Amino acid sequence: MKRHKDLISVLRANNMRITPARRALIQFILNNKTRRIPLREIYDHVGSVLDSVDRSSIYRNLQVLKKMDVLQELNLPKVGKCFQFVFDRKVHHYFICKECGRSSRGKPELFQRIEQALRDVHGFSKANLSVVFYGLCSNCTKD
Amino acid sequence: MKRHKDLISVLRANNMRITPARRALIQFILNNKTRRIPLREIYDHVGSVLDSVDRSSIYRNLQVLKKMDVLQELNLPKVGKCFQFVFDRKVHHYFICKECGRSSRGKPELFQRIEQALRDVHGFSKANLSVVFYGLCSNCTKD
DNA sequence: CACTTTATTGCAATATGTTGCATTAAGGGA
DNA sequence: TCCCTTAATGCAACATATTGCAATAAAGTG
Repeated sequence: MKRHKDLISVLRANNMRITPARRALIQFILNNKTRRIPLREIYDHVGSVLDSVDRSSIYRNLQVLKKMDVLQELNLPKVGKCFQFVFDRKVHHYFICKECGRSSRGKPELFQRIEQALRDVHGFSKANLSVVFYGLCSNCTKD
Repeated sequence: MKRHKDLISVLRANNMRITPARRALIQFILNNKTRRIPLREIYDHVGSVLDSVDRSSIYRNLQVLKKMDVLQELNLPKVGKCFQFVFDRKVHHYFICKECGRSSRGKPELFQRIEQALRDVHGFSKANLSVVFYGLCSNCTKD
């Protein structure tokens, strides 16, 4: 799922309605697919496109999209709460530096190894899993 | 580090002072070592032991202990924000169910495998790393 | 198009979390 | 024990997030 249209029909399928506020939100998220978008930006933007969507509606819609696994929520130490579009509703996994808050994606190979370990050790095979590593990045590691 | 005394001396070593509020907080956390304590409980308790410690002080102290890797912060879906005492300031890793919010610890073996994969794939060897898995527990997996 | 159902919104009240600043008191030194 | 430095507190203002409820409007039906 990469396109607006697709996302809309998923919403429809789940008996959800396409309101202007929701459309604007989806638009903005898809325009920023590749970024972790700070929450602040989201409601600044959505609140300004239409002449003011209430804060509560924005929050509610973010929760909805999160529950649908369209968005992943990340709490980056310095930046604060962010949302990341999840391509094809597949897994994302991140390294987040506790110190500076920078985040980076793990290599696919890492995730394969982790999945394997999860299967072996815990018999856990559910797809749609997100993994977040909190540690120190190489910059912030002071010995 | 398992005892009050030890924790106190770590604070001292970091040029931090032992105030009544801080003492009460540490006491409470150590009395609940084995649990993930909901934030709510923490400030209800600490706020009542002494006749009222300000909200802001409690938050600030929690942040301090988190930065020292004495506490790990977890955001459990239903329960909300929790804090977990980190034995010996070593890693904790969790499975958190997106649906029901229940969480459980991973087996040590899993973590060893993950550490190994991190070394192999990313050359990432920093200790004191926490790993959080978000997925669906077996109860909430509906096919 | 008019009508009905009910998901979604806006609003207001409330809960939760953060920050700046003047004041207090912990803890080390004389 | 008194004094000094400055970490930590309380307070107030503010920012961020959640919730209940009445009003609105999306979308299916005749």
